[in-house]
Amino acid sequence: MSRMDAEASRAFQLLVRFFFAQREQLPPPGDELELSPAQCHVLHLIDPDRPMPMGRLAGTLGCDASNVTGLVDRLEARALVRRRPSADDRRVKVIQLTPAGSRLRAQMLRRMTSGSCRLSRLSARDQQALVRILEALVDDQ
Amino acid sequence: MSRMDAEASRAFQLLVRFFFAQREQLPPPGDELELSPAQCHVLHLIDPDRPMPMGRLAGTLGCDASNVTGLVDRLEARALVRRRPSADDRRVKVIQLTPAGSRLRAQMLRRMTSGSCRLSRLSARDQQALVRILEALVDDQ
DNA sequence: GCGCATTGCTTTAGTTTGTCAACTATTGAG
DNA sequence: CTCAATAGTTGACAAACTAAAGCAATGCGC
Repeated sequence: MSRMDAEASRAFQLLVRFFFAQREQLPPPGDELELSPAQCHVLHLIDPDRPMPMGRLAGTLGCDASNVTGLVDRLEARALVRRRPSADDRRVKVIQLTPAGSRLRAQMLRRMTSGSCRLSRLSARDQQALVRILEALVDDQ
Repeated sequence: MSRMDAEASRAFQLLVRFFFAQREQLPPPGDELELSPAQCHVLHLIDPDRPMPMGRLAGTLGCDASNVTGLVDRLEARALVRRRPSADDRRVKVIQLTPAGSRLRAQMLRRMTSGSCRLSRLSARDQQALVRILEALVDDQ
């Protein structure tokens, strides 16, 4: 394993560990939000003023389209989200946050990234560095 | 939302997106490894020469102990892992990689962090910075 | 226009992941 | 010894996921 790969490997292990550690405190289980991790992520991905077709949702989540059907079903049953036909292509269904969904999303983001959150304990400099590096990682498609 | 929280929020969103993007190329599905994401993570957490009690596994994964029972069941059925009684405490079962498990783990790590991997496209400086910051995030626990 | 492969989503069927509650065995404190 | 706490398992169930088949809409070649 080359020098660089060792670093990448270490970074990867840390990312996974962090992700799980974060999840531990993610949806305070049996919480007022009542969102499963997967539902959190879906809500998280849909910008309130930029609805998203289901296909792109599946792509971003890296899972099967039929899975997204189920996820959206459950969110729609709770009126957090709405399926709307696309104007351009009648096969496409665009997922849009309802006002309630938008409100819950904001509440969730607030809860996960403020106060006691691990991320907020980093120095401002480190937070900026982390954002910059992650942007480079995610940016190119 | 304060200045620092905005940065933390952005970092959090990026981490989630990265995690999913990574997962997309994680267990090339229907692959020779035939490991689910969860199984990858378990394998990933057990150092070949440092077996781990199931309880600590559950803690690190941030999930219920009974869930770990199932995960280990499936891994043990494929002879990747073994339950061994602890010498100190007869209630405890220590999970140990078999040679096959150890081999598969190495193969998985190699595949996930080399070559086309997003992480290896970062500059060496950025990789080191990322590792340092993530260590700070994960460390205290 | 007509065929025909492709695309976007759903349905069905099946496995895995995850939770909770109840249970067993072991430990440790008093 | 008694009794509460701990480690793991079991059973029942919801949620998350996949693969395969299906349907409707698209759009390409002719």
